[in-house]
Amino acid sequence: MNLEKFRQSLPIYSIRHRLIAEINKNPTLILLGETGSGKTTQIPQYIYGSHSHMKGMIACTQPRRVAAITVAQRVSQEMNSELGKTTGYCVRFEDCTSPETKIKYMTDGMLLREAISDPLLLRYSVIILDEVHERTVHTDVLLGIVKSAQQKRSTNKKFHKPLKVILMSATMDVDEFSAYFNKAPVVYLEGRQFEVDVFHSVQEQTDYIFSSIATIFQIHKTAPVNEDILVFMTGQEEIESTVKTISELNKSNGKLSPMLVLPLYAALPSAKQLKVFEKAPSGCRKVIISTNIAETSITIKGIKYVIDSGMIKGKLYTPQNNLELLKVHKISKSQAWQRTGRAGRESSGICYRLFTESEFESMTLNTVPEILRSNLLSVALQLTALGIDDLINFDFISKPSVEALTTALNDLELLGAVKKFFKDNNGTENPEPVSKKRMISFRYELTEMGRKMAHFPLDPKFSRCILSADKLGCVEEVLKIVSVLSVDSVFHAQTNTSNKRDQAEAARQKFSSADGDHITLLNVYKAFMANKSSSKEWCQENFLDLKNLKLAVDINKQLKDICTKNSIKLTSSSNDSVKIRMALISGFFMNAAEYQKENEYKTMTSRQTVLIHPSSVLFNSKPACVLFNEIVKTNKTYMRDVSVISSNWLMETNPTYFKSKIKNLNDYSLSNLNSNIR
DNA sequence: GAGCACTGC
Repeated sequence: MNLEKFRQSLPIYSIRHRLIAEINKNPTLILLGETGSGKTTQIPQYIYGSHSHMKGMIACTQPRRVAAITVAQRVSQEMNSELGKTTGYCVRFEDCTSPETKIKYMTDGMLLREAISDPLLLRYSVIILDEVHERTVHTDVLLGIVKSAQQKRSTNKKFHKPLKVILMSATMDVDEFSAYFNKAPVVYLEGRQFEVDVFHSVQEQTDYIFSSIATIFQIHKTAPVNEDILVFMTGQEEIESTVKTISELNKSNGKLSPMLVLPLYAALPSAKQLKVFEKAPSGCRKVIISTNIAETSITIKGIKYVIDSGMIKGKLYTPQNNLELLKVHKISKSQAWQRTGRAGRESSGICYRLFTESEFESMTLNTVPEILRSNLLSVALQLTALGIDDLINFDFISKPSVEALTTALNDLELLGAVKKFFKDNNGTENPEPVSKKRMISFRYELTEMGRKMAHFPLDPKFSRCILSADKLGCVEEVLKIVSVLSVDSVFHAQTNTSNKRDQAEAARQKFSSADGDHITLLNVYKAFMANKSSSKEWCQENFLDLKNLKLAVDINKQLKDICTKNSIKLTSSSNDSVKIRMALISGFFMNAAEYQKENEYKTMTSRQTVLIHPSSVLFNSKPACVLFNEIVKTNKTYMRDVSVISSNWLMETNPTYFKSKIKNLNDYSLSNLNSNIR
């Protein structure tokens, strides 16, 4: 079938005239399209065909890079034009557009970046936000920005062309979006999804791993061997052990046909990930045990059965102690349907839910938007940089708690990115509250420092480190450390055998620095750059992750460009590790901890008891004072990415902050604070 | 002596 015929065969094609009429009639339109409706590829083309006289571009945002790229490729084929001309895409590290580009597919994060220099998004006449139901932080923030840009452009018609907004969603619950956009009308688009029979457990399951295994064998014993199974579980460790158990059970049975059991999760090296796309040998059944990566990011053909544990490992945030943690919890109804749909891509399928029908009914309808489960430091800086000075009252589609927003703004103030102004009932502004009664409101203004920080695609804490490195003369080194910290671990996790673990440990020792993990990561980066010619083999020898190191190099290049554009010189302190750690303190001084006793530390800010993570090079040493990147909470509370510092440095970097902290310290900590590194 | 769902700028 040729491309034009294919386009005409899509269900959406027959209603294209009505769609265009609706789009022309309404400033905002919501399209509810099932999978396979063709909305992502067709809608921008229909608009282009009818609005080609308009000067601005049509943007179509996607939550994921691959989606933006592959859809743009497809559409440029359908339009029979070269990619990057009329149709292009723009993602981090890759801008495949030109002055003639009219349809621009991009990641939502990319449009957010553009908004910082162009809050009214004047380049665009139409903005399509796709997959809004996923409710990523980026999409949620964009909804607010796009709504405000649309209002401003419509009230200021003399100067600006109106902005057309289209939201595309895959879930039935679009009332919230419609209400947010002044009761925008909703158009339903028919999809092309095959039917999936759903079976619930009769009794509540206490052990979903056991139930998954039992269900897999129940299918394996009866169903044709060419029908593949996809199982949804929660994490790497659990998936690896389940893969092993199933393979061994099936082999030891002897009577059953062979099974190819494959793990799938994001941290899996890409070569192993690609195996899930290969066909199993004939007479062998393919079983994939996956995290939620197979819910949206990776689509596998030939899945006939889905087994859904009903569980997910996800991020939770508590503003009380400013901590993000990962926890296994129940999925939402919409996630359950998303997983179910993975069995009906090419033909009808079957989904076994390892929970009862009443358990399903008790699930929340939609997943809690990510913005309500996140630390908002980056979001707060970005929105302040966009000129929003009253974040507490910003029109979010889902409003984060005042506590979460206040925590973010306070931290930004501590980092020197914003300044707080109090307003009294006469309307006079004051940097200090004169009296509590008279101060009726406050607002935050971006500082010069904050303006520079907002240019970096980083956590503001990292951006602050770079700006301090500029003063201290160690920009090169800090950029390298920040780049490595921006990617997943560059050290390969070795869970297989203790022998392998020891080898990996020995390899790591080569880069190890007594100053801590930050300098160790700098050593890894430098060594990788020095050995680039044989990088693949070199990484294998040293148990390092090539993919993540390459990504760190790309990030480093991007950060260097941003530095150059902002007249930050790429200075180097060569081996002066003190300067580097001083720069790190300027962004992470809130993450300092003091040694107490028996390997225990107490954080200076929240007085939490924490330990050095066993993966740290400082695991067996007990420095009096350390700086850490993040806290991870598992059975115990650990600090990850730890460096030795002196408490005097903390006082030097931020005296006002630590003066107030010292008041709260007990005598033991005070004596510790005055001592240096042991 | 332990363990990191997933995106993205």
